[in-house]
Amino acid sequence: MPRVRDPKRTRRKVLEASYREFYRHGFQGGSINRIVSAAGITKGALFHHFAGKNELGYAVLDELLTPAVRNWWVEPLQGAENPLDALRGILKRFLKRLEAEEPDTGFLFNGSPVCNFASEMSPLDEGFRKRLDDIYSTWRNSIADALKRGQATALVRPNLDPTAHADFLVSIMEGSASVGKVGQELHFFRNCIEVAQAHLASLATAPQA
Amino acid sequence: MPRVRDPKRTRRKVLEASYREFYRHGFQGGSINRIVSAAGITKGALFHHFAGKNELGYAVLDELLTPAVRNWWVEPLQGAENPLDALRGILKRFLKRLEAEEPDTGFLFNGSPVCNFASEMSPLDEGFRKRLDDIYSTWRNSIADALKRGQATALVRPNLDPTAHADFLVSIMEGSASVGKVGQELHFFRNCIEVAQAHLASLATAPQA
DNA sequence: CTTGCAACATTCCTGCAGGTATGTAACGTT
DNA sequence: AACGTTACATACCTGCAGGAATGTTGCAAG
Repeated sequence: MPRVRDPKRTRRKVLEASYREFYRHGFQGGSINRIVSAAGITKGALFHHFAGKNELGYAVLDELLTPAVRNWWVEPLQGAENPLDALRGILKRFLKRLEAEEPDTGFLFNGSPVCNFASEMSPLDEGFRKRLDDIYSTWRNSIADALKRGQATALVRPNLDPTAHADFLVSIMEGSASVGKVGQELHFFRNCIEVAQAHLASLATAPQA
Repeated sequence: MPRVRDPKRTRRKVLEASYREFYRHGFQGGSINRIVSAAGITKGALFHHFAGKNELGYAVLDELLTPAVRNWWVEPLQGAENPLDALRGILKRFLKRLEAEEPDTGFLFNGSPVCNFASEMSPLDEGFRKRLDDIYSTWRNSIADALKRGQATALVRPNLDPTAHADFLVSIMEGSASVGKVGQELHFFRNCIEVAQAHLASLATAPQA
C-alpha cells in the first residue's frame, strides 16, 4: 500500500509517464501538461523532481533506456560461452516479444525509443547526443567484445572485423524498428530478423549443420 | 534573372527551406517563422502556397524525398544487367558522398530525412504514415525486383527470399544513418557499408573471385 | 510536540507557435 | 486600357507551451 508521500514512487511515475509521452509524441512534441495529467500529479511535483524538460529527457535515457539496453544486449552476452548462439537467442527473444505484442503498443512496434530520441534530439542538444552516444557505444562494444571472445575460442571466423559487424548489427536492429513502425506489419520484422539470423550463422567458423 | 513574381520558384524556395528546417529540428520542432525568414519570404506567401504545416510536410515528402529515393534506388536498378553489381555501386556512391561531405551538413551525416520523418510523424498522422509507407514500399520493391531478376538470370542464389533481403537492406541503410548521426564518425558508416558489401557479395550464385 | 525541510499543489506569466484577416500590387485576359 | 485574379506582404489573434512564484501539508528528528 503506497504511503501518502513517496518521492521515489512519484519520481518513477513521472519518468514512466514521460517515457510513454515522448515515445508517442517525440521529445519536442511531448507535452509536460499531458505528462503530469497522465501521471496523476501536478506540475509543481514534476518540477520539484526535475529541473526542466531537458533534464526529464536525460533522466528517461539514463534511468530507463540505458538499463533496457543493458538488459537486452549486455547481460545476455556477458556470461555466454558461445556468443553467436547468445546473439541468435536475443534475436529470437525479440521476435517472440514482437509476436506477443499488439501493434500500436509496447516496446517494439512503434520503433526503438533510443532511435526515436537519437533521430530527433542528437543534432539539437549535446546533452542528448552524449547520452545516446554512450548507449550506442556500450551496445556496440558489448557485441564486439562477444565476437572477439568468440574469435579467441575459435567459434567465430578470425578474418572478420568484430567492431564492423557490431556496428552492422546495431544498425539492423534500429533500422528495422524505424522502417517497420511505418508499415506496422509483423511480416517485415520477421523478414529482417530471419536474414539477420542467417547472417549471424555465416559468421561461425565451421559451416553449421 | 528571376522575374518579380515567380510562383513556381517561390514555392520551390519554401519547399527547400522547409526541408532544411525539418531536417534539423524535426517536423514538430520546425518553425514556420524560421522557414519564411530562411526562404526570404513572408508568412502570407507560404500559406498562399500551402494550406498548413502538415500539407507543407506532405509536399516535402512528395516533391523532394520521393524523387530522391527514386534517384538513388529505383533508377539505378532499373536498367541494370547485374543487380548485385548495381546495388554495390549504389553503396559505393553513398560512401563516396559521405566521405566528400563535411560533418553536420548534407544529406547523410545527419541521418536519413525519410527516417527522421518516419520516426517522428508516422505514429502521429496518417497522412505522413501513408506517404512514408509508399516511399519505403517502392524502395523495398525496387530492390526485391532487382534480386528477382538476378535470380531469373541465375546471378543471384535461387534459395533466398528477395523480399526479405530487400527489407534487410533498407533497414541497414536507415539504421546506419540513424545510429551514425549520433557518433558523427565516418568510421562507423564505413564499417556498416563494408559489411553490407560483403553481405551482398554472398548473395551471388558463384563464389566470386 | 514543535519545528523545519522535503514533497508536493495552485496560480500565474511570458513567449512563440500556427494560423487568419485583410490589404496591395503584379500580371494575364479581352 | 480596364478588370479580375493570382501572388504576395502586413498585422494581428488565440492557444498552449515550458516554467516561475508562491502557498500548503506531510513527516522525521530533536
